[in-house]
Amino acid sequence: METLHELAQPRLIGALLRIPFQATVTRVYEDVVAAGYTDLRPAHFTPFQHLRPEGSHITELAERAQMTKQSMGYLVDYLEARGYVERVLDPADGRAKLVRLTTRGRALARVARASLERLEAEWARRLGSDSMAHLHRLLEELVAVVEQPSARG
Amino acid sequence: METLHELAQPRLIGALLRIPFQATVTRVYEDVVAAGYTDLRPAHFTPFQHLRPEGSHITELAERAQMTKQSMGYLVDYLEARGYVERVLDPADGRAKLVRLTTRGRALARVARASLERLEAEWARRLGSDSMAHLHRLLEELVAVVEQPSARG
DNA sequence: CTCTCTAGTCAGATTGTCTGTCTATATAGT
DNA sequence: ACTATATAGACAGACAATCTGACTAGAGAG
Repeated sequence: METLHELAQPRLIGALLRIPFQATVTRVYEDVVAAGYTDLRPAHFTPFQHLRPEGSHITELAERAQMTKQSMGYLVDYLEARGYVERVLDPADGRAKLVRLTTRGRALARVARASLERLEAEWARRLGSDSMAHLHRLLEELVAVVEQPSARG
Repeated sequence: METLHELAQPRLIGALLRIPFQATVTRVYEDVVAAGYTDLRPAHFTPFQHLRPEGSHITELAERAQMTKQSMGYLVDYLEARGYVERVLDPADGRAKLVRLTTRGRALARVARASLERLEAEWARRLGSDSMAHLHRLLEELVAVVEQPSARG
């Protein structure tokens, strides 16, 4: 329907990253709901994407997700109330608590991970597995660049 | 701080796309605010990302952004009130209106585009321009795959 | 000319995010 | 040890961005 315009107007890097990223979000959400996790909405995945295996502080999760600690606290409250995560006192810091996955939370994380792996395999099938492997590696390099702070050029 | 874990746990395709995508969103937002567009928030970019040059219907924008037409209408109201877009009657359909960029909206779009182009150039400088060009091309191919519907594998 | 579908809006509820404030604890400087 | 400052987290309230449901006007099929 819009093919001619799309061809005439090459897409910028923002759209090139946004479109497949949005596809991963949609796919994982569909698969997670299909697996029976009907009490979750897309926003509730944010904490999972930043939790370290040993557990993380709310403040740390908030920084990594680029949101306020109050907002992250709201999401963690929701997940804790439904048994996906738990808060435990941090033995190393009396002010702090560690947010950790429960058994239920780990099961959900496995479902999400499997969904992403299936999607990548599907893309590899359609793009060619060499191209997909190459893309994967280049994205890893780009992530390293993005995460390493540098003076703006 | 978390380097050992990150190395041990390879990132899934979701994170590999999310991290650079989020970087584009943050950078464009910073640059747009720095250019004096202080009445915009990240959500207001959504309509811009889907507007065709000749204008688009609210319904079409909503579909492309994967949100309801009411929500898209809310964002367009905001942008229209501040002079970034205008609604004109669609001569081809008496029910419909076309949402189009105004002069001010086109100026904003140029700022955003320039910001993305600078960011990609910065990445090319740090990643190597061959790698960046290759990544760009592979992402274009992936977008084509994502946009072409297919039976799920 | 009816029947059904579509484009857009109105109204209201809910979700997710923010700012501001507060308490308890940690940490650094004396 | 004592004080000053910084940090982790929570509470309260406001606002932003999204949703669902209901409606009007016009399009398009028969």
